[in-house]
Amino acid sequence: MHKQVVTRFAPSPTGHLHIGGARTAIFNWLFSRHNEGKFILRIEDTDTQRSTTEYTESILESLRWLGIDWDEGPYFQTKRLDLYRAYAEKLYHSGWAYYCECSPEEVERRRQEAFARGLKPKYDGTCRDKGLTPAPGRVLRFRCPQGGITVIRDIIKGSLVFDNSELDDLVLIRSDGMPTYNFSVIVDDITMGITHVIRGDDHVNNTPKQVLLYQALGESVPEFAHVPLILGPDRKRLSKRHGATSVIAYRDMGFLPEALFNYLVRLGWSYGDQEIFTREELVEKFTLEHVGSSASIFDMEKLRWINGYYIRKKSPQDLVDQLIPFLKERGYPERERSYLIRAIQTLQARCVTLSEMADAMDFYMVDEVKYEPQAAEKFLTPDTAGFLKDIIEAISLRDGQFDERALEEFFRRLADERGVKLKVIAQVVRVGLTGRTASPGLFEIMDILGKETVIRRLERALDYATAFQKSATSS
RNA sequence: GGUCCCAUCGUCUAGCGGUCUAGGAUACUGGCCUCUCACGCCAGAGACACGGGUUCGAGUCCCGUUGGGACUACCA
Repeated sequence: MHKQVVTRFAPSPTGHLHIGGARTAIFNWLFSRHNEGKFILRIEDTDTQRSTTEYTESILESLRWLGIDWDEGPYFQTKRLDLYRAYAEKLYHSGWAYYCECSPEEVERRRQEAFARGLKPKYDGTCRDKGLTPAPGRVLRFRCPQGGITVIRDIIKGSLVFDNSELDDLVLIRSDGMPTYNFSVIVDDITMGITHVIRGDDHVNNTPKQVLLYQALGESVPEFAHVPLILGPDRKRLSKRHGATSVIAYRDMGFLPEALFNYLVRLGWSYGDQEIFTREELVEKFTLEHVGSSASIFDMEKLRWINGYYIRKKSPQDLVDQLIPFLKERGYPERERSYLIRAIQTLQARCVTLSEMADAMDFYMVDEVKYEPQAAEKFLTPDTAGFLKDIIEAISLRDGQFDERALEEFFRRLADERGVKLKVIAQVVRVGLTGRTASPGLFEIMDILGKETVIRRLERALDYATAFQKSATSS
């Protein structure tokens, strides 16, 4: 019989949700879901200087966007201060902690000095045996065992051995009464019944201190799983200077949540050769055993591929709601939903992000298409003016269906009659209709745009080509 | 500096002593498809960091070297 699995994600609201944080959130969520356990959200806001409610909101929003839900919380550490004090008291009375009156500046000075002499820059124990009592301005320090070793069992890394002499008499309660990270985490993890601590690699060195704290408190130690960090292309810890690092930023760039989710899971975790997973599959298949032990580099190109995959895969009906904000952002006039859906269909295989799709969609949205200079120069010229004229005429005179199939037939016959390849006509018309040399299929575009719009645009293109002719001859 | 971690194609990874002349994905190159661009399909190029062991046999186990990274706060 097993204890119910309880995991947690505990960000501090000092910034937007980071890609790396998102991945550890995902791993925790997946692990608890896989084991039918509980997933708790906790906000570590004891750094009152840097924590803001805006960031808290942003983090929650990012989590929701990714489809990560939590069973409890969000808990806020600043609302649990009594709890930390109670545990601190316990440690103080049992002799595991002592008060220290050294000023931060003094401690820092001695630290620098020790470092300069090539020694371990840890607290030198000045107040360790002074028997100081609580008083304003004093911090509470942990009386760290000076000898022996601490072994931590890590699901990903195996056994890690630390020499206690390497450890510090860390501060538990700051002079302002706030608990420090290493202390608040363990009392939270104890009181919330966390069974598995899944977190970033950057916490391994904190772990022995925390284990010692668990032991001093007489509490049992949870399982640990330290997941390797995500690095930038320069192999340094991913940070702002590598570009966008927040999940909000990726959302705003037009990435789909399922794509980012899929990509992040696969970064550092694998299941044979499989690349694409549904959320359900992930819940079913995710285990910590398949998490790799080396750091991985964030690869935008692969994220883009996965995003493109999901864009192609999704129904245009689903896509349209997500796309609309991007269309608004561009100031396009409003269009019927059904019109947008048809337009999206033609662009799904051609766009990687929603943002790119919104850009590529301009000719569906705005009647006065902008001609790409290169395109206009090559295809809207005196040579093609006559051509355009014929086409406009032919289309105008034409009765009957104005749909993709009929149009293709019509254009093929037209090309045949003129004794040219279809592509010769197609490119001219394409530029006239879209302003570009690359676009969705010509006939599906015409079908969607409709006869009147097509004629209007081609006439404008003809004008342009004619004007081109004039300016070419007059100069 | 100290402590800890890591090391398979550029990148993400499969590999858990023999089935590896190392597989997949992405990116790249070429071809096919084709009204353009994509998508799709086919093909190509591309890796076990190095040195010692252990073993009948090592990408896989051990040690060392080198190279990377994290941590070293009254931040989390």
